[in-house]
Amino acid sequence: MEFILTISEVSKRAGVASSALRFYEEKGLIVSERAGSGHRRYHRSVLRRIAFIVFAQKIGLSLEEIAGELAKLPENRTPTKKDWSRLSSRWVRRVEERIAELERLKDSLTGCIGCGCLSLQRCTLANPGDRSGRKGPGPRFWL
Amino acid sequence: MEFILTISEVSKRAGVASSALRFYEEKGLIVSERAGSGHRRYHRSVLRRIAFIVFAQKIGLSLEEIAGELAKLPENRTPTKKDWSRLSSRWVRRVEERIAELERLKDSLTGCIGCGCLSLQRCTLANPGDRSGRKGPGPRFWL
DNA sequence: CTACAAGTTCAAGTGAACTTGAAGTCAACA
DNA sequence: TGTTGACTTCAAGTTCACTTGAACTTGTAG
Repeated sequence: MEFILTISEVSKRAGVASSALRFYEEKGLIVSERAGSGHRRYHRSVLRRIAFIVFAQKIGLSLEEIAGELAKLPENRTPTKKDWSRLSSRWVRRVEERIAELERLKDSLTGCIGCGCLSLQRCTLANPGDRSGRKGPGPRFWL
Repeated sequence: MEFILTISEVSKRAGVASSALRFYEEKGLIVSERAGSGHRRYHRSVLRRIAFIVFAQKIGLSLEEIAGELAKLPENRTPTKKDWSRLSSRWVRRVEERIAELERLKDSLTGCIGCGCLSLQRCTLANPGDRSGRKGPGPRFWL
């Protein structure tokens, strides 16, 4: 395999900052080799990998989850179209679930709130247990 | 108006931690009066307000946006059912947009990636300009 | 009167996903 | 020779939405 792309080339083509690329590498999402100078050199396949990372983020996956998904790809060979399809079909299900949740929220916006019943202890949609019993910081919304 | 609820009562009924309530107040999302002791006392209407905040978060709005929306409610009187409905109908549109975006992402997962064309410079779905030209930290995903 | 729970403020910590800045290396060009 | 420009590492900063902890005061029960 030839590792020929510099970090700035990958950055431009993928539309992702160099700092983000180093960060992804640190997190084990992508790999690089080093030129004699110590500079990073990337294989072309990294572009598709990054495309998938960006995509998965839009869908709402965390980098940790994405790392887990990418780890399922074969290590000893460049992934085929079929490998990528397998991944993407798993993600389609997640998107569908997310859409379904939004539909439910939408319905309760028009129905539940519109009719005036919106009170947290009665409306299961607004408070389905997950919010009350959550720990740690931040919202991590619609898990 | 009678401000009679203590912070722990509101916390229990709304399913939101006391610390979060103080935080919301600091951000101007809710209001309270003080008892002689210096303790917070809330009006009952705060419960509906919090319900809306929780809801809006699930939909994906930031607290800043929510503050902006809530500011549109009348100040000198307790909001009516109609006031809340007006807000919620605006949010329905946002949910619909978000759903539409997810549908697009889903389609490109099955189509674009499945067919093998996923390359960031060609596929407008994966890189519609917003990602390339972004500043500051974090993803703020699916704006 | 003494516990103890529940409230207060204010500063600092958390996690995710990066970015920014400092300080240094290396190759190429005038 | 010097000076850009692209690269390196490492530490620290940023945003959001809170939480946690320290130190202190108040209200209630026995």
